[in-house]
Amino acid sequence: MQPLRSLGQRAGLTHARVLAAARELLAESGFEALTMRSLALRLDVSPNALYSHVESKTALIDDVLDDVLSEVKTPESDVEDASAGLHAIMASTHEVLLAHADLVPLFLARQGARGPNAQELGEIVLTLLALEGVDGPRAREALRVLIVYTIGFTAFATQAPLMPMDQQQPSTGELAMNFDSGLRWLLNGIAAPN
Amino acid sequence: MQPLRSLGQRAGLTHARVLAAARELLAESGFEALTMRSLALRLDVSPNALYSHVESKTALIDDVLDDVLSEVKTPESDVEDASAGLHAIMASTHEVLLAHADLVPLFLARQGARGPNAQELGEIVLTLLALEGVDGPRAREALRVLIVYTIGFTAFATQAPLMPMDQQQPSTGELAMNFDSGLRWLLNGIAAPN
DNA sequence: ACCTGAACACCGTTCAAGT
DNA sequence: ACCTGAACACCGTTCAAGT
Repeated sequence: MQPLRSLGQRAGLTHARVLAAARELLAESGFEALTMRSLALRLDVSPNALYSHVESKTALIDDVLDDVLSEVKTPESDVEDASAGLHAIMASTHEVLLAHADLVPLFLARQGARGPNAQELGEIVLTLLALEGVDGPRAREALRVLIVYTIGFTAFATQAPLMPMDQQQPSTGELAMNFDSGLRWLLNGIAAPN
Repeated sequence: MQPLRSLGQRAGLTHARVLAAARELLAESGFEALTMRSLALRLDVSPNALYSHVESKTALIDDVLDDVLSEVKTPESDVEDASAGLHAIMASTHEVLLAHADLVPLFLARQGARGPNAQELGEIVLTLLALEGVDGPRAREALRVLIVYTIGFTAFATQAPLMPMDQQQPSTGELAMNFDSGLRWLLNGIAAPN
């Protein structure tokens, strides 16, 4: 049921409406169903009308990716335990990505998001690392490893069998524990003196 | 320079020739240039002729992915230091993937390869883990983490800026050291008693 | 069995024209 | 400024026909 439009009224497209429609389409039908044409159909405009509000499909996808990161829960700034804070923020990122599994291949194809939300999350992680005494190039190393691990794990956890020798697919709960194991290994390594 | 064909002679396509041509095209022009039509042009046949030797483009890509894994150097089976062996096999995988950067997005999109070479590599890693006293579900956890980390890191290391706060792109050497750092953290965690 | 020409059912994007 | 119809330059894949 499309919202009705009175005669002569403009479609009233905005960047925000296009973005919202894209996220709905992704959530309902996956990222293969997200075409400029299907998006236009849903918004009741012709395909090329989208280009008044979006530079390209790639730019739209970048906006969608950054948008979803706004859902990540960040720890309070007066956190007492930096290590627990790091665990929490990465675990929340993992949860958000899992909840939007269809987006994960796009994160990978685009090598993560690079919009304002991604930037803010990165800075929070760097702050927590500094509280642990990790800074400079070593902090950037740690951040890179944490991002790679979190996005990568989500990608492999969602969809499809992931290892050839997986006779039976691990359950969602098992995968969540698996994610936590690796994350702890990494955080221990990062916090270790050398 | 296409190999000349005498009049009346058949193209003589085989699965192997299609696969080789696909890898050449990938190496020369990247994976966006790999279309069934460009592949057909290179092989001097019509596009639909490929379907006599390949089930679909996806199946072809799966074959390419597994094929490249044959280049990974595996440690001798009489390895004395299991931990060093694990480091070596993952580092070699990393190198092979880096050398075929164009394939990495495909590995991610397909969640790793699942052909015979991928299977063999997985089993070697499990054997090395067993030598370290890690087996059962914990070994499968470890394997999953190692695969995710290695493919994920390569994906983020190749191409594009990867973090918003990267003022200047890290050099290839820095990224290689970064990969090693994270890998050591993981291997330490995996080997730790608990 | 293997290849061809032609076509089907799509894509993202651009362009000229309307309001 | 924003939208439309039409078109451009592609895709992967299928089908009927030839050898």
